[in-house]
Amino acid sequence: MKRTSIKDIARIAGVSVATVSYVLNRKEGQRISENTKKKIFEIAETINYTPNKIAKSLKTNKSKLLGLIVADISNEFYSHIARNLEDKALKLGYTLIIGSSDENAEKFEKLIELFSQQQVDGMIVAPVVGSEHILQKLVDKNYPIVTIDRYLKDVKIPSIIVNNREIAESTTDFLLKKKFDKIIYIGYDTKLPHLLDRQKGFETAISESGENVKTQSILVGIENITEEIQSKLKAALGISPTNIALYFSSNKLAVAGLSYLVQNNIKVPENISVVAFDETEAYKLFPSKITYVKQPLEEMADEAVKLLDLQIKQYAASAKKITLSAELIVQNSTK
Amino acid sequence: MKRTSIKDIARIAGVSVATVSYVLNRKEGQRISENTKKKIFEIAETINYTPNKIAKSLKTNKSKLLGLIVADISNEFYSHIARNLEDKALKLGYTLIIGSSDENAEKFEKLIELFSQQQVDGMIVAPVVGSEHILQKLVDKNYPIVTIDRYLKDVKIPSIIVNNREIAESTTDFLLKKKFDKIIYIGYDTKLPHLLDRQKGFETAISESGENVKTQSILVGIENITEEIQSKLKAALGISPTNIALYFSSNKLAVAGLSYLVQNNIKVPENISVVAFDETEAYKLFPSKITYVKQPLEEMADEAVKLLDLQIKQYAASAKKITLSAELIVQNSTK
DNA sequence: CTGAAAGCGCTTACAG
DNA sequence: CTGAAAGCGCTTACAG
Repeated sequence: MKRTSIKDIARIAGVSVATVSYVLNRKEGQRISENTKKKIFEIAETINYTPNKIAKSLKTNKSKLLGLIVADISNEFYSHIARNLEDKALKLGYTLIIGSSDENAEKFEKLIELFSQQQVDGMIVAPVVGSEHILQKLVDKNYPIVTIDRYLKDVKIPSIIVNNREIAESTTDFLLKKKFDKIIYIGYDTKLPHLLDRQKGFETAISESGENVKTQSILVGIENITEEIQSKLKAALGISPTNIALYFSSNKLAVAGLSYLVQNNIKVPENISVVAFDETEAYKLFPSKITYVKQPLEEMADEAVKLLDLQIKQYAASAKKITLSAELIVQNSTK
Repeated sequence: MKRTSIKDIARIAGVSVATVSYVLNRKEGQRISENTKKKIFEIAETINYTPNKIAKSLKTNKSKLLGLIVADISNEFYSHIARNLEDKALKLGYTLIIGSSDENAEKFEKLIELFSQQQVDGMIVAPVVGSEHILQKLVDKNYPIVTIDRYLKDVKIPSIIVNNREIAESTTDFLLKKKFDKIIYIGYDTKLPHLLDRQKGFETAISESGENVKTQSILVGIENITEEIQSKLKAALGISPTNIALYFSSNKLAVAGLSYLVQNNIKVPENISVVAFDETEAYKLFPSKITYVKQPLEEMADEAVKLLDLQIKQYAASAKKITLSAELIVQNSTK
């Protein structure tokens, strides 16, 4: 499987490799006769020439590779992010290499190292708890990097996020108006700032409302979401809940919780009302249409790649935080 | 952001780059004094040396990159495949670069070209209709390649698939035993062999059973699955269907169809029974537990990477087809 | 035990 | 209009 090279073309055409390179890359600086141009293109075609980007990368110091690190590519949220990023990256001539961190700082660091060894031109990452140190090192080296969906408190990295706190607040306000006896927030027991923002938004809205509504927070780890949610919901809801609202702060949590409701025949919105962060295909199989917070994934991907591309071209990190607006899509899972 | 190189280490240590290379790569062939070894490792550490795999690739002709082409990475089935492949590839020292073809032969070809320019050591692909030609070219060049989930009729490529036809047959037999008035197969209007196998399995089981059961096939395009399924199901089922079984031949089809049932309050399994190919998180939100065909994704990924790795190391394609067994998980969506 | 040197496949400033 | 040459950061057979 010997691949053909520029040298082969040069030899056959009887010109230098420099000439071949100029022609194939359509460099305008130097004029080359139409004749040799044509000859070179023809030869390239017939000997089935494929340019070796590795060699080009070595010379130009640009790999046209972008690293993407998400928590788990099999998670619907991230696979959709990845898909949007892929499309956008391709348009700018980049190819994506992808890794999953599993919320594990060591694995995250391994991936960062691997990707930088592969000489990716830049990285788009969803940082995990404990990744501050390694990311700070990249920032110090001026490595083009952008965080997406998440951000870190103490590291200045350009970030693409949504207005988590505000949308959580307004979603909670939306619930407050409906005068539930109790509103339960279901979130993660985590230190990830963007998730804490959602929680703070909830709490702020409650306390600022002056309403005397009962509230509860159910926080779960990332290990056994389904089991943990089911048992905690069971304890919180009892046999026949009424006039209660559930606020799930991610689609994974929502699927676990809604699954509990379905299994226990708790009617939405008759017995209980539900809002959730993020979409999922799964909502389609739920008896009522779920009211949810829609994140602008395509726009996020657009901004992320654009911002990264800018950094790559100018080697100038900006620590700019781009906050996009999520939107509450009101359907009929709330009374 | 000038990165440090082996040359820097050599200069500081006062040795040759050859020595540095030997030490860093732990080559046993030549013995190097413990002293210089230690010195080299220390210097590498302090100047924050990251090996440039691009340079290594150019020299060794191995990129340690694997290309993965799926129909759509945001499709749950493929994102799970990708995740399993990622884990397995990482263990063997490979990194995955991923692309989505959208069932489009041109896009598929573009990705193949892109990936081969990036010098991937091999590719794992879910071939689309019309990709025979381009894949044949790769095979002719002895390019290490493996298809997963799918295969092509006229191209000899090592493939990892499941026993689509057999499992479809036995699933249909399972339905036949239950004496439905009518069994409806919902599949794709496609030329993809692995999907046709599922359909053939269904048809074979029906005709060989000798049962006088009514059957129907609903075949949809990939454009507007949801709308198409909903309207065709409506026509097929009427107002109050009874004693009918639905056989969905993919999870996407199942979600679309089950969504219709939920919306129209058609009870499963009371009014209608359901079996489906593939799993999805979405089943968790359906009122009954769906009986489905489980594909051994992890095993598929394992075999795919193993087979590809073998080809890469031996440059010997085998055209071997590995067929793994899918399994019918019987739950309570059938009467 | 260690180094000089060639070379992987490109790009590009320079010279003519 | 075109070519000779250096060099990107590595690896590795060879020589000593």
